[in-house]
Amino acid sequence: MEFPLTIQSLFTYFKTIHSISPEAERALYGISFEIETSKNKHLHEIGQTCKTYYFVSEGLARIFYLKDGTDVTEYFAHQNDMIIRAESLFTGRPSKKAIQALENTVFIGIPASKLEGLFDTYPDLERLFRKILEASFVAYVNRMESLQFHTAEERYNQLVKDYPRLLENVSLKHIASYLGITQVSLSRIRSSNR
Amino acid sequence: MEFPLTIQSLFTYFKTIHSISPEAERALYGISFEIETSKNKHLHEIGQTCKTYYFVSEGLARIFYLKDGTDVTEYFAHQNDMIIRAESLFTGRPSKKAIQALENTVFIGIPASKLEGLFDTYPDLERLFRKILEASFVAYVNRMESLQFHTAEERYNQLVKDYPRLLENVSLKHIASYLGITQVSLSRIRSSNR
DNA sequence: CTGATCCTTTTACAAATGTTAAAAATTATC
DNA sequence: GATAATTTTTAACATTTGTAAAAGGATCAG
Repeated sequence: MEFPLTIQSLFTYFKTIHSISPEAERALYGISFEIETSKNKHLHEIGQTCKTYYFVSEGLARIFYLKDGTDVTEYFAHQNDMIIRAESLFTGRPSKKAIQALENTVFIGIPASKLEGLFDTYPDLERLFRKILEASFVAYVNRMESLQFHTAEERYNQLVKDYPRLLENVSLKHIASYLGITQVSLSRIRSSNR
Repeated sequence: MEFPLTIQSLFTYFKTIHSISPEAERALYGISFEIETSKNKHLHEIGQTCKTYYFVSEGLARIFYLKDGTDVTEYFAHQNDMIIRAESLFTGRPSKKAIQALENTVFIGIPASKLEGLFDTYPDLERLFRKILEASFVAYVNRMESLQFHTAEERYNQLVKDYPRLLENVSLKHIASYLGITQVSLSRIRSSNR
């Protein structure tokens, strides 16, 4: 079956996690939608309740919120990454966080209620999403370990190594808050690295 | 159906997350086992590959590992909490972490391979475990937020507020490393709190 | 009870990070 | 292209946290 390229490439990625039947794939395609968000625009605003799983098909995005009025980046999503505000999607409460595109970005959205409806018919799909969640869980555990036990400098160097593209597209302000430090501190780390 | 009390109370907790059919419950009971670990003893050692979901039915436990030779606590598990070394269970790689009882503790173990076998017959069960994972995911996201954006003092006060029992049963050394700070630093925070 | 061990606090000093403000560099807008 | 707005760097100083070492407490085995 022929899907649009953006969705096709995400589904190809899904297959590396858990392969699903063609019927399940078609059903998933039936509820998936593409949404393009241009650089710096918000896909979702603070205060909305998150009811959709999003994945980045092309581009780069972040989750951020306002902590005492200052913009704080919680998460960067690269190609194929799931980007959800879990504390809202999984609890039904409004989210304090927003999703913003950092480049022109194509998101694939999958409405949670429709997806859960498909789970009854296609257990394969539920398994796929359980495994996606497992993988995200591992990523969060590792990130927490890094926040807990590595210095800011180590975290910065690791980030640059893992995602060199980030530096070219994201302001240092956002990178600093993602690392849990101030811009000034990040600037010092960068200059001592030279 | 009558299960042993420890398993019964865990299953009662499961029902608050997602209720499953009596058949599924019986099947789950069939693969669950109880294991008691006395204070300070290890349920699992470093280096083993984690193949079992554990839950704390009674007592208190932690996940820890050795970072450059020093004991570092990653996680505390209270009653009904899932305690898994996700980076091993979900990837099949050996874990660098160990599980230790901090009081005499009753764990309920559920072998992952048997559980996944049941998922095919009882989609309900897969849903339950997906939702358990969702809840843990939310907990980790919140904990990360706290590590990223709160001071050590705020984190300590929050921990004491959430789990007053922890102080009575756990050495400050473990609490300090859980908070991502040194014992000395924790001691300072405590004395300034007086 | 006693010595040994481990845990906790304290002290003194070092290193890292935060705060505020200003300057420099970059980017956006008209 | 000029100006305004934003981002990044630098500086000076304050605060927090880390390190190492010592002392005081608590706990445990014999």
